[in-house]
Amino acid sequence: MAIGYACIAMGINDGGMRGCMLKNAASTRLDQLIAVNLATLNRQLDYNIRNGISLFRISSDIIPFGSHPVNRNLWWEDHADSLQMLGDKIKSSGMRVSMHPGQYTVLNASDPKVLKNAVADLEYHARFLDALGINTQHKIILHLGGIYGDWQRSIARFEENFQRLSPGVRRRMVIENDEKYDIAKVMEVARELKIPAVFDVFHHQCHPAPGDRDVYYWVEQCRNTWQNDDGVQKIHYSQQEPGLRSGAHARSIKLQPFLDFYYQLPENPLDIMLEVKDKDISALKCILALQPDPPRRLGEPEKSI
DNA sequence: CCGCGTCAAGTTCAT
DNA sequence: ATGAACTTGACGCGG
Repeated sequence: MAIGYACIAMGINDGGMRGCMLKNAASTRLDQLIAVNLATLNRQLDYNIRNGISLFRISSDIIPFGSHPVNRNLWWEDHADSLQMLGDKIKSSGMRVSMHPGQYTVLNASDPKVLKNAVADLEYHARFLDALGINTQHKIILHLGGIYGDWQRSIARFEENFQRLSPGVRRRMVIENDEKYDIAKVMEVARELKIPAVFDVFHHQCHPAPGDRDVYYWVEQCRNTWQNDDGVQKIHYSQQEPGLRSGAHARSIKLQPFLDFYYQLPENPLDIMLEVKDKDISALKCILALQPDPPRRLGEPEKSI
């Protein structure tokens, strides 16, 4: 069982990725940014290891314009040594990482240009994880995409487009429920494509599937989509931020509701990715709260938290 | 150095 | 058809 966070380490200085504007994305500039970002990833991994965090999402921004034609750098060759070192660190520490393309990566697009971009972006993500030399338990998580006025046809298009992806991408692909496609629909696609489904508890609470099944039912259902090569089942967890629109991720995890949820989960192993603003702070809060004997002393932070 | 306008990408909804 | 929201910070230009 692991609890983790996404992309930015609040507990260290310069804990996130750097980028630049398109007009400044010359080859040398990109190469410098990539070097800086790989060094940042290294510091993030060290920080996670020091603090007992073994689940982490790597930012898609780690390679600026990673799937854009402006970036013609052979970064996976230019930085092969660094990438291998980072992958070795992930493996030797037992950390599990993932990547999560954003709202602009739409695999069920009807516009061929948009689809082409989505495929290129997924190939970029797979190339990065491959360059680390880590196995297919380290996943790429994606939403199903748009509705386009007809969700059934749009799901069919997702399935068709998925089959055209390279085997390397397909082996890492995981799909997740969101405000457009509920967990029941995502589960159907997952079974059809024989890929895992990440159950996003918070999205489900905002946009439940028809019927009155509780979240534990859906955790169990999704569990069956995770095969040996996929690793331990993973779910996403968040809470509503008070005062903001429904669906707005919490600034920080409230411990008691999290514990109430956690202790009603089945006994099976489960990885829980937290999606909150304060990132590793909440991850540490939850991790420490679940330890039977809270430590007297933590790993040395770069910055007090 | 500071402040503020702008930033690759796509879908959806309002006007 | 055009534009804003989504979500949020960071980039980088101009003063």
